[in-house]
Amino acid sequence: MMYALVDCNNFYASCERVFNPSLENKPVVVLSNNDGCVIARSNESKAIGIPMGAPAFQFEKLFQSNGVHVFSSNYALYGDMSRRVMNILSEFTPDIEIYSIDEAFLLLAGFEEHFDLQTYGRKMIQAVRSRTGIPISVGIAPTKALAKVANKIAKKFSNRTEGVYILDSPEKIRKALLWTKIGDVWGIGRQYEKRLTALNIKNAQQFVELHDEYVRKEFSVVGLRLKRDLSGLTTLSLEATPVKKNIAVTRAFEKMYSEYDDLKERVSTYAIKIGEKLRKQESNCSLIQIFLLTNSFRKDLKQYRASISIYTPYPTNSSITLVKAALTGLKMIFKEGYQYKKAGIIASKLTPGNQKQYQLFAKENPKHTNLMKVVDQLNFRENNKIKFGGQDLGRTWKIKQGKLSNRYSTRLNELIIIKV
DNA sequence: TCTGGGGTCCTAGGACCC
DNA sequence: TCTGGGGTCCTAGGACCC
Repeated sequence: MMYALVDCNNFYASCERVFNPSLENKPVVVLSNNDGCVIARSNESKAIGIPMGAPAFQFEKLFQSNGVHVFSSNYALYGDMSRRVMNILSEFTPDIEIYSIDEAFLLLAGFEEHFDLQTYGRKMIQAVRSRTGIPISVGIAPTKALAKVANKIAKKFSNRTEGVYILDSPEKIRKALLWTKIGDVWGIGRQYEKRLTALNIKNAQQFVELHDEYVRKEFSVVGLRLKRDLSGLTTLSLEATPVKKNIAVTRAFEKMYSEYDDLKERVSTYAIKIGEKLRKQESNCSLIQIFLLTNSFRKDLKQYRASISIYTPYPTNSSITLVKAALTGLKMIFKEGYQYKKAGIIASKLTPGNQKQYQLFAKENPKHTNLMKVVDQLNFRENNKIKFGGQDLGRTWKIKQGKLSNRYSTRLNELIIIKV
């Protein structure tokens, strides 16, 4: 039994390159919302020394002096490219877990008896490359955690591995674990790394040699499961892509706001977006949490943060009902005299959307369901032109996105132009 | 001037019940 | 004066992931 972890190389940066081949071999970075931080880098950008999460304004000069191509994030494009990549990978096994926008685990049960896995991995790379233009790396091993390790090696030594690396013997596994720094292990974050380093545990092999009881006590069952999987005992299995249990829209503003009306406009917009996401997943929520933050980087300003949970009167995915609930919450936590920088809404207690719970005393206006359907359809076709009462009608895209690429793959009018 | 967003799981501790 | 004990549910907070 073998698992493959397939991971798209520098995914967002690669997506930008697909539609702009002149960027091949050139440094590319993709920025977060409001063009704030670097969230994706091509290999060339990594080589220049641009760290993950680098605040764009601090690296402006470095970008210029190195001719770095800078893009605002274009999630419509990345989401669609991801779907295409995953569809192709699904042709290679019936058992696939889409782990994130750019990663998937493939269960290759018994494949090793019939195929040369090295060749099989190469075929995946070729198929994805030729049909989407995205480069991927493939790690294959007896467990998921080891497939992660194998993937890292495949990528790190791509000139030798050609993008595929297989851990298929105890010696290779041992060597790989010795090579893997403790902080690079899947599931070991900054805090755990610090604690393990203090114990002189520096690589994955040393971690695997710890006693189960100790790992359980210090790193909870999560750490123990990881340890066992990493030592080759199948512990983490393939999971079906589950419906989301929480849905959030949280975003920094492009500037600071202190007026209630400005926040009201933002929070309404976020609530509408939450409604869209809920309807897309066919869920209703019963609880929303609204939070409000000042700018924590501005040590010179008064700080305030607050959050509040509000139950909706009934499970709902109507943007209208959600806006009402969100504004109720906002009113309760808003305080005069602060400069706000960020707000967010998290919807939870989700239930399947098509089975509304019967409510004796409070029922949603049944017209909402159809109205929302129409709004969603029009907004997809007409690029989010439908606005609600609370939203700033003049504002279609106030978020800072100076360097946005086209939605090449989902909008006809933004198709790439090929010169002949 | 400018510093991301969206998720999951686990645990401890309080509330509440019998 | 002495003031049980166990189970469950919920939430907040902390860890992790990409």
